[in-house]
Amino acid sequence: MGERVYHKEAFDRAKPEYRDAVLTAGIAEFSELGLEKANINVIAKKAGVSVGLLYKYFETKEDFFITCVEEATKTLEEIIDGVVNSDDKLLVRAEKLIRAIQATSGADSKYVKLYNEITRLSGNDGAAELAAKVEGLSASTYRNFIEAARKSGDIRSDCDTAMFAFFFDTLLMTLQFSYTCDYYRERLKLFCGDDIFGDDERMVKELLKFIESAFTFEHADVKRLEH
Amino acid sequence: MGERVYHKEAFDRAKPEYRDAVLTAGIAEFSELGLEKANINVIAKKAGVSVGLLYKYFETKEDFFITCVEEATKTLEEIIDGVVNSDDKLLVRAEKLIRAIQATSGADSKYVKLYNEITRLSGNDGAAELAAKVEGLSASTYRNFIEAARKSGDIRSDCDTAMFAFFFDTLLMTLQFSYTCDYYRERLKLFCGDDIFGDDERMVKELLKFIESAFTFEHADVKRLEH
Amino acid sequence: MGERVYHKEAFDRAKPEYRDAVLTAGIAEFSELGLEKANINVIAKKAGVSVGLLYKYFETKEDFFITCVEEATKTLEEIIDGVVNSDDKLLVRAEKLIRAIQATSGADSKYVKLYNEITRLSGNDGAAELAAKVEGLSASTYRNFIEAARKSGDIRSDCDTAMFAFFFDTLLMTLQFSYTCDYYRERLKLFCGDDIFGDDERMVKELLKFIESAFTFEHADVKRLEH
Amino acid sequence: MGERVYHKEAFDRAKPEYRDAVLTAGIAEFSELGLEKANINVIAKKAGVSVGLLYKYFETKEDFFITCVEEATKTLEEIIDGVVNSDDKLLVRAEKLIRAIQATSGADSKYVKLYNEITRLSGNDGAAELAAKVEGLSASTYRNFIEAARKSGDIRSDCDTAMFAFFFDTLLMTLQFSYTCDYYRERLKLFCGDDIFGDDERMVKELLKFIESAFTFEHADVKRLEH
DNA sequence: AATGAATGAGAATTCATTCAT
DNA sequence: TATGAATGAATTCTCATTCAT
Repeated sequence: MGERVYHKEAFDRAKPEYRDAVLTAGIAEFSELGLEKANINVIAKKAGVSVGLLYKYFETKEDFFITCVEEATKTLEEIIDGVVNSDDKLLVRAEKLIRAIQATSGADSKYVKLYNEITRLSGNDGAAELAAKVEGLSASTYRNFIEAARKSGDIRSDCDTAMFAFFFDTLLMTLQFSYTCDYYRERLKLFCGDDIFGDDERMVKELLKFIESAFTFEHADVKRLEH
Repeated sequence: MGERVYHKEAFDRAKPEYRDAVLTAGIAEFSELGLEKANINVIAKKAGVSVGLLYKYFETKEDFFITCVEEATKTLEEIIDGVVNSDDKLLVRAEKLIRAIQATSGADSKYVKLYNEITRLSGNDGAAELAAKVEGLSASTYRNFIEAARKSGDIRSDCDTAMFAFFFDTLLMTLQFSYTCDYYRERLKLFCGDDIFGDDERMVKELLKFIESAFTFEHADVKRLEH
Repeated sequence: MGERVYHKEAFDRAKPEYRDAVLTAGIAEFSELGLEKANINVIAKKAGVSVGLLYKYFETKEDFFITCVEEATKTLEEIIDGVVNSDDKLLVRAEKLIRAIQATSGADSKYVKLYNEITRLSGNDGAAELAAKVEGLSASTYRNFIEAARKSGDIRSDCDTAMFAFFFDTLLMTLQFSYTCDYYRERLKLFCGDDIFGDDERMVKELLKFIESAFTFEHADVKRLEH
Repeated sequence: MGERVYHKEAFDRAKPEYRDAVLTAGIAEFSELGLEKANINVIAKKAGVSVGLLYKYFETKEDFFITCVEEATKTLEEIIDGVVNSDDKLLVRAEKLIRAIQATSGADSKYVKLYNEITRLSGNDGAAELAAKVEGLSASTYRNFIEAARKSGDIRSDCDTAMFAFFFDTLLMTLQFSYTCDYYRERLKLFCGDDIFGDDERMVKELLKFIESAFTFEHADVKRLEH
């Protein structure tokens, strides 16, 4: 799990300026064009290094791509998760995350796009390993956090915390794509109109409403309210 | 909106057996390998027709791909939406959809994979038009349905129905991918464990729980229940 | 010599409207794009007949091309030579030809372009046979005419009439190209300026001057004039 | 005017042996088969380089072709013009040029064939630019030279020197083709018989005769001689 | 005779990868 | 370590030609 490394030793030894240039160019190009359409020779030129060097750092184009993805998702995680405090309650945390996601749609969109790009990888492409690396942390973080919230009575007691963590993450992940990736943006517009991108508060308010209710009320409450 | 057609007239005139063979082979190959890695010559061979004919039907590989996508999503929509009745209530509808999604992960997975594949298209690739075609129907169906439910008092009155339709669709769309596409499958496993694919009822129960609460309780209820 | 025919019998039996449509479309397309870049399927469509029929008429694209060339040069010859009377003297004839050439640069340019196109054919392409067909008539006409003029004392007596016929034809043939074919037009402009195409009289006057002197004066005259 | 370059920078940096091999193979193949029928992969093989390298040097097959043409016409110009001295009189110059043309019909015929090939280029193909490059020099050289001859009284005073330069060049250019290109060879044979290729003196003598008279006598002379 | 759907060899071009310097 | 020239297999797309109807 996460055993294999996707770069050669030379990359570890590389001058930081080269490392950075290579990753920056790779992330920019792969996020814009995707794995297949991106061109190694072009990336090398944009990075200001030779193709030869790139192949000293990475065995194949795919390996280079994955290294870029790892870097991108790590950065993205820092940006997004960086806004929450460990003692934020669920709704506070959700609000902060939503706002962070909305803020990320600009200059940092390349990280999200790259994240979206891996979403279609298949078994051969190392989907499992990559998923473990990319989703592993947030999966367990969310699960633990929600489990704790449940135990402390902050949220409903009758939920499968693993699944609810999954639903929570699903909503936020898709939100990220919806603010950044062309297809998802169009989809969001079709549901909510073009104005949605000019009215961040609406999204914050409604999504929080949705999440709050989902996480708060138990089925027993249904009965109670029916009176 | 959906103005441009992605096939030549010859495709309309084509013998049904050719039409079908071509679409079947295209859907199979594109869903497995993606737009770029799929090979036109291979598809032609598998379809039992010549490359030349393929190019009589479609201007470019991209056009052929999009035609396959349209066919796939149309089929998928029929499969998925075919299970609900127009007078099903939200939860009934949701349950039927979830079960249909779970059932689709087998032989029909190719349609979902192809749907997942378009999710990364960018503006140049005609993301907007495609999104309109693919998501347009379900977007308005959901919005109308949920708006009606709100008016009739079946669901909470304080929600932005467009947005709630979006959240609803988001959960189901991602569920589809999670049962079918490698990366999403891994992600689901990370959240809920490998057993999730052997325990369909768990998913049904928990997701319904999540949706029911999200759609039922108003913020006012929070106050009421606090007593 | 001219033995081989470049069309099948079916073409002789063809309905005149088909014959004409096919030749017209062929001449238009071949003259504009050249043998290789012209497209048989496009020509068939423009002619309003099926490709199948075209191949009932001609064995190969090359044969069809040659048939078009024959037709075009025949037409061209009629247009150009049609203006002279059999008893015109050399200079009168030359003037009429020059003016006819200038007039041909418009709608009939396709015939000239097609003529220019064959000019690059090689042995394999049947250059010899084609040249015999296309140039044969004017070669012998000119030779005979000039020989007669020499005998009658209308032109200098010390010339090799075959060669002088060749030079005469060379000047006129190149003039044709210079009024019609892009490269030759540019070449003419480089020598004489862009205005040359707006001043037909200049060309008539100067070329006649050139030809008159070339055909009139014997070397002996040089001596005589030196006094 | 000749602004655009038809090769990439890599071609400037290329090893001379590669440059030469590529140009030699290109000129050979293009002159024999023409732009369309020549095959890039075959040329690469004959040049002893990879196709990839060819495409490092040239953007497209067309660009490569034009570069070959430029090289060929440059070489041809050197061969042909190399035989004249700047102070040669018109007839001397003409004779030297004719003899040079006759001598070129052997091993160097490929340069002439390539020159003939461009003669059919159209506007889209960059006919104008190419004509400027190829004909530009000789056009102005001839014009200046003939103008000077007129002023010094070496030739007739009543001629439009630009036009006479054009006629002069026309005769020599066509002569080149007539000694080298299949169609033009056949045409020459039709006018002058097969023996013409075995009797170079005849051509020299007659063409000089033609040119001498054309350039020497004024119209006034006609009157004078009539007595 | 007339059609036009169907073929498939062929050609231009791309680009991941190598390797001599 | 760093370069970038060189490779050539692979892929998309074209189009002359065939043939069943």
